[in-house]
Amino acid sequence: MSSSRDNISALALNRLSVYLRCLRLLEREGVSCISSRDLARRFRLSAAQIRKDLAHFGELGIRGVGYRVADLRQRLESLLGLDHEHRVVLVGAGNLGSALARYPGFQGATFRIVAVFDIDPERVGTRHLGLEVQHVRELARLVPELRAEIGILAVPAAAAQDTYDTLVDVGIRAILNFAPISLSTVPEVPAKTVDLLIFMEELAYFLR
Amino acid sequence: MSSSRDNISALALNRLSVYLRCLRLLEREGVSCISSRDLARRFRLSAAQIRKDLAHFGELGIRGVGYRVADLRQRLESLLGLDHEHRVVLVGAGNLGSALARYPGFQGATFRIVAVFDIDPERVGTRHLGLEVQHVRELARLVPELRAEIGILAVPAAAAQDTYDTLVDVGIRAILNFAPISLSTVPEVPAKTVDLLIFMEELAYFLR
DNA sequence: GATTGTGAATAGATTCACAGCT
DNA sequence: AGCTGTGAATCTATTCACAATC
Repeated sequence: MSSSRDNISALALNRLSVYLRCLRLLEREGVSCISSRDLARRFRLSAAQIRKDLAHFGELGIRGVGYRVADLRQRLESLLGLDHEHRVVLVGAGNLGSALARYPGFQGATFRIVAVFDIDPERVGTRHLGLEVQHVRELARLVPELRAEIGILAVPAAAAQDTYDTLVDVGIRAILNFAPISLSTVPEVPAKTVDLLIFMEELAYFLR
Repeated sequence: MSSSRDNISALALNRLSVYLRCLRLLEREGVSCISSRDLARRFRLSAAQIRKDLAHFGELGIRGVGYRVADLRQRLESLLGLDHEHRVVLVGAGNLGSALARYPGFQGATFRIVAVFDIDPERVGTRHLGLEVQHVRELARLVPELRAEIGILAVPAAAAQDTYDTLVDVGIRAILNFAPISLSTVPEVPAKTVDLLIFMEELAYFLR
């Protein structure tokens, strides 16, 4: 038993996201209660790990019975901060940026892209899903106005650090970075770097 | 000291990719030799970890001196299987798929998208970077013909498992999956699932 | 003298196994 | 009886610290 303020590893946190997906699926299927054993079997997870991960946030299950699917789903959403909308700004309206704008995950209720920015005058003013691309100089005005919390960096590697710094200055509180560069960050504004080529290179290793 | 056949963790493997990038950058800057300490300082890495990771593949450095940048870069490329072209097929020509086709990392010499497939007749025949979208039923003919080794899944979650199974049947040897689902895989064809929403959810946790 | 490569020490994550509830 | 929650045991990863080498 421990409070939700505890340090939790990124690994465990990501598993909670996975559990949440499983629960949503079960809920749609009409399953109202499930044991860690059945959950593990169904989704190829580890029963002991499910229990440990969940127990970290208190007693979320019922001994002798299992976990109430709807309750646990709701509880996880709340613990993960997914029970309300997060407003996202996307910086970089190139190929990757414009694909991310259309990514189905950003059409849901949880993450909503509220503005798209680019530095290239050719792109400023074009539209992506009803959003007109703004010049990055508008960040300082629009981020507070739109109450955006999360930034997505889809800019070239050379521009990523400067853009991170700008986003910190204008009040963004967390950043997802697609540029293949390790950012120098301040602790109050964590950045998660996702480098697609590294995933490809991991696969290539298994082909030798 | 150990052979390149050893088990290496995905974590360590991903770090080798990072080191490789650092080395390429240093090489462009004209640095010919660097110590683990300087490499760590420059790119915010751990010197001991760099040494341990590299030592796993033999004695790649020179005691008292450091690592020869060009040599090590070349050695890592070879160890990771990045010293020759890998032919990639992309399945799913929707938003994410078409963005991936244009991703700068796939314009380089290492990974080359040689065909794009979709099941939707409306998309078949359209063009993405000089490649005409093929119907998925052509996979069985084209994968061997094009000698493709790697598949990228950019299909809806509901179609991902079937598509994985098809790719295995037609001879693909490793798969990068963007569908938010954990695939049931055979050991000969590893799949790496990349779920962008999980990254967003990780960030959301830090905003509570 | 400097730096690698590496065994030993530490830290972190996962699994086991069972006490404690329902 | 059945299943969770959890301390102990195991496994994995990282860091330390120094002998070996250049």
